[in-house]
Amino acid sequence: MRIARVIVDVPSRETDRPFDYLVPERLAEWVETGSRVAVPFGGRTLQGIVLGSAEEAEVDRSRLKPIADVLDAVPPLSEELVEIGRWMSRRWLCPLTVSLQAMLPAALKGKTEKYISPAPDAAWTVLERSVYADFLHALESGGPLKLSQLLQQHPERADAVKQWLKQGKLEERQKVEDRLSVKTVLTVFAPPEAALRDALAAIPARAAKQRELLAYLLEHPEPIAQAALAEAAGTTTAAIRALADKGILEVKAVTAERDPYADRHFAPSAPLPLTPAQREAFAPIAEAVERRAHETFLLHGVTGSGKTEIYLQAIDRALSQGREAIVLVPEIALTPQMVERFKSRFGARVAVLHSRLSNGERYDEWRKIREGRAQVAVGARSAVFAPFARLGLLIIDEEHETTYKQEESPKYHARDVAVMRGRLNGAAVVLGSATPSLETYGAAIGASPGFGDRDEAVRPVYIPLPERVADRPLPRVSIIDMREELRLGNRAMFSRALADALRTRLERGEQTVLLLNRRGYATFVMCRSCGFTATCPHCDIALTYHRGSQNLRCHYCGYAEREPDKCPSCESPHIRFFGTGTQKVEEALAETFPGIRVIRMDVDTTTEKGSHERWLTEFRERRADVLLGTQMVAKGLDFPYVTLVGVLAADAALRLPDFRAAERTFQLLTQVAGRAGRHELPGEVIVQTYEPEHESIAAVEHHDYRGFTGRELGHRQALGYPPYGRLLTLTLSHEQVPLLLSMGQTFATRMRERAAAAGVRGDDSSSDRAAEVLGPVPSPIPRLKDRYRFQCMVKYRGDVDARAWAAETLKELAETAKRHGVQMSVDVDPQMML
DNA sequence: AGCACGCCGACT
DNA sequence: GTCGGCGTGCTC
Repeated sequence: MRIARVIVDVPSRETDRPFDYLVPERLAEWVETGSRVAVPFGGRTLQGIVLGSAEEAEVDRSRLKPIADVLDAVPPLSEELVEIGRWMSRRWLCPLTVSLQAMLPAALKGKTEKYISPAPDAAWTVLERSVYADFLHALESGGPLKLSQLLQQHPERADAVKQWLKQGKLEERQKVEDRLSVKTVLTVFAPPEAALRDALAAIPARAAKQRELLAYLLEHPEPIAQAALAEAAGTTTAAIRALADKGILEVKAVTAERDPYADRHFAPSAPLPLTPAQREAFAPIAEAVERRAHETFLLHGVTGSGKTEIYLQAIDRALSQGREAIVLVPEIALTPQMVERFKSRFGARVAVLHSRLSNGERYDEWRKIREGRAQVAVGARSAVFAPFARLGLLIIDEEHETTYKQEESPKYHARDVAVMRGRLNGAAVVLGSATPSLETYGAAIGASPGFGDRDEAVRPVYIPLPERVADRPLPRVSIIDMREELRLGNRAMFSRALADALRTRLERGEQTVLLLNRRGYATFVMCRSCGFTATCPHCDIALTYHRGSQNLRCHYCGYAEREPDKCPSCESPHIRFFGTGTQKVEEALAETFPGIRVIRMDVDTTTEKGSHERWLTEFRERRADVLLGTQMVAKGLDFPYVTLVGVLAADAALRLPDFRAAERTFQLLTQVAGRAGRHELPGEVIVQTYEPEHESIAAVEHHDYRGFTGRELGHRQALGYPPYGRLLTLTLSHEQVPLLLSMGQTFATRMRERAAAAGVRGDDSSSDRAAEVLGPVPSPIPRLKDRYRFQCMVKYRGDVDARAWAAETLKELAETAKRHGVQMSVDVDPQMML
């Protein structure tokens, strides 16, 4: 490679194009497509990704600079992944470096570090010599110093350093470094056996511990972690130190391979015999894997129908062909229980990627995949980028989950990425769910356009799996009208039906899962005298009350203030905490059922690493009667003694200003209902609501996915919403409103002009409009971190290329936006309207 | 995104 | 007269 085309890591529109670099001879054999390199760029050294090579540069050759360094022994991105990155940046309108970076583990996001060292010919003055003696000494003897460290330790020397750099007395060198905290373990290395015996003979008898150590090492001569050795030999690290000081043992810091599952044992499991229904569902998937054909399936299996076993056996097929598999699971479903199923079946061939891992741990798992030591990747959204070379199968479990759409740039959807990778690799893609998204289901049954990219619409093969395994019935669902309860004088949180059912479970020693649909019901503070509510001074959203710390916090920016004892507005003492938080439910439970053992799972109780896991284990071991929580108790859990599921406020999310509110409510209720009666004991579900007639709630009673979906698809079609139409939103933010309004209006006008030029009606008066531009209007979060936010929404038919119009319009607005510091962000196919 | 280059106010 | 404010322009 003579000239490399490099994308530098500057996430802006102006730099979103390749820059050409010379490849120095010494690096020639290391620079490939997908290599991570350090390159000089406008006075600093930055990380870049090599896109490919060129014979001739696009600019005058004399302007080219050489690549400074190659950062990895093996390119971290394959050509396939580079291709995926390019496609993503087109698909979701983001800078290429952003999509490329999203595919790498965080540890490989290079950071530029500056180092200073004295210039060889620096002439220090006598004054400098005396005042900065220690500093100059350190510089001259210790080699280059990290500038950021120096400034942190001696901020008062910043000026002097700056001056010396200018005068040329100091030289600066920039290096791109990985964000890796290399974990090391003190490891003991024993000498050869003969030396060990000599040493043992020389140790005085009173040093009993040291003798024990040496005796142990004679039996086990291989290197061992210091702490492990101390424990195994029944001594302390002091004895080891003593031997090391005598020069008998060697103790060195060794970089540790972090295996978060190292101390866990997984009982091996064999494939289970499939039921006839499972076999029928499995056959077309297995056949596609064997043919090495890219095909997409929608596996629509009710809760408890045994989808996971089908996944496992499909993976087995791929592995037996020497190919690899990716399994995506929503983050909250990535429980030890789930991981265990994969580890038991495939053992060390499984790499697990989830957000609770440290950067280093995640990097280790990633390397297992890249280096071919693992063949199965199980993980959340970003695991779709697992760097396999022979991908044969991609599985997305709970494909309807919103967590597959990333809310930050790149705002990609893992489902679409999976299909694209399947296409490039000739791999099968399985989308599994008990409640498929309308996009996927509509496309699969041919009721709506295919999902995905405009010219690459995907129509999955529909595979229904309508029965639970072992003829277990779906749980009986009762809808309770809370208005009726109120009319009958029950003002409690629990309806009589739910209270009775709970009491029965307590008597029988069975377990209950209680779901509090907290969205829309967050605890907020309101003055009962004047109606004042506490809001964040930076974000204009209601503050939530946290009992533990007794303060009010903003969920968006983290702002916190003390709990008020009187109303800040009218000084009334009648200021109260409203809403039904999980804490309040917990209290009500304790009051109604004295002695009840409740596990509460919400953001407050599960932030600590491993706490999630601990609570679930406790519940599994039946050390609690009730598992109470938000969304996170609805997904993927499987406990044999759970026979009752209660939903406290089924309609809480229905009033959210999102056209998917009904779909989400139906999915959530169906999912949580599916937690009951999965084993021998039959299950029961009680859903409390103020809107029992709402179709998303009524349909749950009869597990009527088809009925609900059919009606909902009708509504969507009538309004031109997905999956019939498409959406794109532009969000603008700035400290001042007028600028936002005018820029938003410019965007809307330009978009309408483009629509008109393309020969489609762009105004919103036409009944058969192909593209409609709404706004600018204040965003659902009108202010965030002291910046006002306005948005424009574009609703367009799938056959027009509104994305391209948006890209062009944005380019036109880029300069104005930059000049005034307006931030612009586009969301293609937004999932959350909030 | 930064860093450099370039034109106007308060200090040695 | 110089140091330095941050406006805009470029980075292979």
